[in-house]
Amino acid sequence: MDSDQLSSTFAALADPTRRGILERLARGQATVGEIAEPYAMSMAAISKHLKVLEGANLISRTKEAQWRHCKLEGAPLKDASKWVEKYRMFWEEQLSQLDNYLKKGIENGGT
Amino acid sequence: MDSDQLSSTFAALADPTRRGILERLARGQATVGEIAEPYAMSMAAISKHLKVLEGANLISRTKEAQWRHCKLEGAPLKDASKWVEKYRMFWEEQLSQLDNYLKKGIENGGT
DNA sequence: GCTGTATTAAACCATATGGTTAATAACAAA
DNA sequence: TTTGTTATTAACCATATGGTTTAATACAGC
Repeated sequence: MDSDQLSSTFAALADPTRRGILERLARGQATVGEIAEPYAMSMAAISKHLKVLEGANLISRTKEAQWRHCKLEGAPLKDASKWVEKYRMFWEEQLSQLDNYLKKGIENGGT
Repeated sequence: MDSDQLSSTFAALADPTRRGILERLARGQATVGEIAEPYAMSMAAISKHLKVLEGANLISRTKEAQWRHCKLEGAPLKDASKWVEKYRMFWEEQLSQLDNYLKKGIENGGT
């Protein structure tokens, strides 16, 4: 159960450590050591998190000597955003009759 | 590992069955039986998915006789959307020098 | 070729997840 | 009060997840 890109994107985002890593990478590339620095957990654990992020295509890694430079790849977030935005009206305000009518527009998109 | 609202929101969204349930509920309230109908899995399995969605505050349930009416609650999606939107520039286009400068604005938000 | 540094892989553990079937609960209707 | 319907709970199973510690790998520098 997961397999599809959207599922693995959301699964990757469901962990605060991984979201923290993405926020770090939003400020620029970093090595695994730099990424691990703020966390009270082993490098191995961070390495696993990076594997999950890479598996979800949220980061890419390039080798340089013994360092791996990690880079944020935003592409999968585009579909995640699109999925969530379909529900905007459900948090924007109390749903009026009109809203309920417009809501019908959601009957398209895949799972 | 999870505990916080954002994590449980993303975790709930990481399953295609649960996303499908939310899409069904976007078209209006439904009973558990109605929700289960399109799926080739037991009611018990659907019931568990609903529990996860309810735990993430993405749905609410009201009793009426032997039926439970499920209703979409969009609120948690607001924060999910806000989180993802911080990364918009990372999927919108090739990052220019200016983008890289503006990116600094991301240094705020929590994990 | 050693030594130190950076990172990943392997083996292990506890708990969570996603499903099953069978039992239980709550209620309507007869 | 029995019967049928709707939904949840319990017990179980296989696999995934998130962490650990201990190798193993890859490379720079001496």
